[in-house]
Amino acid sequence: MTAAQGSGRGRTKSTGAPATGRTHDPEGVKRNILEVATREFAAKGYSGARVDEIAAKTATSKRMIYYYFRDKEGLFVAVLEEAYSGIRRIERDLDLGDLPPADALRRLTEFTFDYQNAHPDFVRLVMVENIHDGEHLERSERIQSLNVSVIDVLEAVYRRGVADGVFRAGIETLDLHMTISALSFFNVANRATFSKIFKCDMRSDESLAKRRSQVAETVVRYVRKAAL
Amino acid sequence: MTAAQGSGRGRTKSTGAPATGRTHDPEGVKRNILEVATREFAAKGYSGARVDEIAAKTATSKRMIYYYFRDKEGLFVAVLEEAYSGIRRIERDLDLGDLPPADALRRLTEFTFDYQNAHPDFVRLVMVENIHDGEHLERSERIQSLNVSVIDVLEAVYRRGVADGVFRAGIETLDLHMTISALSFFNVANRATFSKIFKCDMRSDESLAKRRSQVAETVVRYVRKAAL
DNA sequence: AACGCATTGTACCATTCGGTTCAAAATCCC
DNA sequence: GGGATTTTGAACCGAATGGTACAATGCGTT
Repeated sequence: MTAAQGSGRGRTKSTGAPATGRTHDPEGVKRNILEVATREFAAKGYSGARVDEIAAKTATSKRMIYYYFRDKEGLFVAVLEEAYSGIRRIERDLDLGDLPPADALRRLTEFTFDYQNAHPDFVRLVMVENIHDGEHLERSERIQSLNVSVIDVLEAVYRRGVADGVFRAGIETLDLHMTISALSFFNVANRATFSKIFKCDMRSDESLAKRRSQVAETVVRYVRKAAL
Repeated sequence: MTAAQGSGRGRTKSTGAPATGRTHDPEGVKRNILEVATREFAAKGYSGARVDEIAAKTATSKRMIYYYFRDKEGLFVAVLEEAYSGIRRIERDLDLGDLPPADALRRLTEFTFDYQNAHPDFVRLVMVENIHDGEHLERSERIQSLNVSVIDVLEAVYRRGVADGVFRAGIETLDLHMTISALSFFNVANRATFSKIFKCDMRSDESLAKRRSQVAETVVRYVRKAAL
C-alpha cells in the first residue's frame, strides 16, 4: 500500500509515454479496481474489507471507486458479477468430446474440482455472499440472467449414460450437480478449519490429486448402475 | 433491540424475586451473551457483527462483554469454542449400536447431515472462521484440545465393514469423514446462493429428506465393495 | 455491620469508516 | 485550439465502532 501507488504513477504528463497507459482508460481503471476489490472482499469478507484499503491498493483513488461503482455495495455486486461470469464462461466452453459417459462425468467433476481450487477467491466470495443470505446476488440482474450451462452439459452426459445402460435412472441432474459442487467446494472453503482440526495438509499437490480422484470416484459411483 | 431489554429486567431489587434471577449470576450472564453473540456473528460475520448491537440484544450491557470476554475477538473465540464443543459433545455420545456396517455408516452420515441442518449457526460460524483463515481457532487451546471423536467412531465402522467384506479396503477414515462433512455442510452453507441460482428450495422437509438419503447413499456407495 | 471483591451501569473517547465536497487536470470532439 | 465532458485527487465530514474510565451496587465473609 505504499510503493505501488503515489506520486509517480508512470503515466503522467511530462514524460509523455502514451504507449501503454492512456490517461483516460475507464475500462482499465474499472478492471483494476475490481481485481483489488475481489481480493479484499475474498480475504476479509464484506464488512471486513475497507474501501480505503481497496483504494490504496489500486492504481487509482477512492474517488474513482465511488465514481464507477456508486458505493461499497455496488462494488461488491460488481465483484460478484465478475466472479460468476468467470465460471459460467468456462463452463460454457467445456467440451467433453465423445467420451464414454462415465469418463465424461469423471472429467466434468475433476474440472469443477480444479476450477474451484484454482479460484479460491471465487469460492470465498460465494461464502461471503452466503453469509449475507445472497442478498446481493438477488439484486444483480446480470447474475440472474447468466444461464447455468453446466446443468445442460451434465444433463446430456447423464442421459447418455442412462441410454448406454451404465448409469442408473432416476437421478436428477441438479442433485448430481450439487454433489459435485459440494465435494469440490468444501476442499477450498473449509480448508483452514478442517486442516487445523485434523492436522492435515489440504493444499499440497499430492493431497489435491488424491482428493480429486476420490471426489470423481465418489460421483461416478453414485450414478453408476451397480454391476449385477 | 427494543423491548427485550431496558429498565425492567425482571430481576431488580425491590420486587425481590430471588427465585430465578440472582443479581449476581456470572454464568447466566456469560451464557446470555454467548447466545446472542453466536446469532450475531453467524448472521453477519465477524466484522459485520457489532458489539453494541450484541450488547443491546443482551439482558446486560456492553461493559459486561468486555468484562468477561476482554474484547471482540475474545468474544468470537468463546463463541467458536462453544459451537465446537457442541458437536463434539454429541459426536461423543453417538451410539451406532451393533448395526451392520453399511447401516451404521448410513446412520452416521444422516446424523451429521441432520446436525448441520439443525445448527445453521454452527455452520455459518465455521464459514466465518474459514474466511478468516482459522486464525481464531488457532488461538484457542480449548478447541485444539477437543479431540475429534467422530473419527474413531467412523474408523470402527469402516474397519468392521472391511472385515465383513462389505467395504472395500484402502480408504482413509479422514477422507471418508471429509466426504460426509462436505456433502452435509454444503446444504446449509450454500443454501442461499445455490437455491437462488437454480431456483429451488433447499429447506423444505421434502427436499431435506430427499437430499439426506442421497447423501447417505453417496457415502455408502463410495465405500461399498462392488458386487461382482 | 462492615470490609473487600466480584459485578454492573453510564457516560465518554479516539479512531475508523463509508461517503462527499470542491476544484483541478486531462481528453475528446468539433 | 478551445470548450464541454470525463476523470482524478486531497481534504474533509458525520456517524458508527471498538473500547474505557469511573463510579457504584450487591454479595459473601468475618
